[in-house]
Amino acid sequence: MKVEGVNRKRSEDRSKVIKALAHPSRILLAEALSEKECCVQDLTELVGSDISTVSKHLAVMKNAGLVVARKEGLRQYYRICCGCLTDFFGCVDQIAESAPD
Amino acid sequence: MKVEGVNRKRSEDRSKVIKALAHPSRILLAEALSEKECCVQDLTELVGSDISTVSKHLAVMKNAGLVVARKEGLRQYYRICCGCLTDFFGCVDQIAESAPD
DNA sequence: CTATTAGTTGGTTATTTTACCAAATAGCAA
DNA sequence: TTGCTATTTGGTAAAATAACCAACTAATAG
Repeated sequence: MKVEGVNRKRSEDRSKVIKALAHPSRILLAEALSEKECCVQDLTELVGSDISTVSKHLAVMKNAGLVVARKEGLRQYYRICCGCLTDFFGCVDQIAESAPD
Repeated sequence: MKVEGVNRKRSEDRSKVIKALAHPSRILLAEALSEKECCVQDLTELVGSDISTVSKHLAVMKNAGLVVARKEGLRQYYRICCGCLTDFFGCVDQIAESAPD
């Protein structure tokens, strides 16, 4: 594999994580979960979609390494498993402000 | 508009920026442009797609407020217009490492 | 003027993502 | 066991993204 292939692989790894944050509902989920652990029902109210949709959003985030889940009885409690999201969104907001329109 | 609507609007603004970074080629472009201003041809070699594809990627990034362009003769020189991308990718890489698989 | 070069835009097709509903699974209680 | 609740999974249809080629525009050279 060429050197160039390394960057390509890394870009794909990165894109998996970034994609997991690239949907308005998943951004809301990440924000909420940064504050406290929540079960799927709580989050379903928050985003206002079908619970199956929310469950799938959470699966995407979990698969990207953004959240982890803990089962308690019937409930799955999800929580953020990285401490850098505040900085992440700080950067995003800074860019968003300078965007046209 | 309800309070909840504010968050939704903000999530959409954020998602526009994050989507603009959620493609492997655009990640490569952002990296390259963090180092130095480049014209479209240089970037086309870098990502290895058709020049029209690269031009469209750059348009997405520009529309999100990530890059700006400067015309010099026939060439368009693009450059990053935010200083926080290093932190951004730092956070992304940290998450990517903890991802399953 | 014509030719050439750099980049953008329009069109089309293929792929990916998303949403919802319905059905399945899992834990708990009666 | 049966029933109830929380969540996930499968299926399908709609919408969004992405890639390429062809055509177009803009700047420059001859």
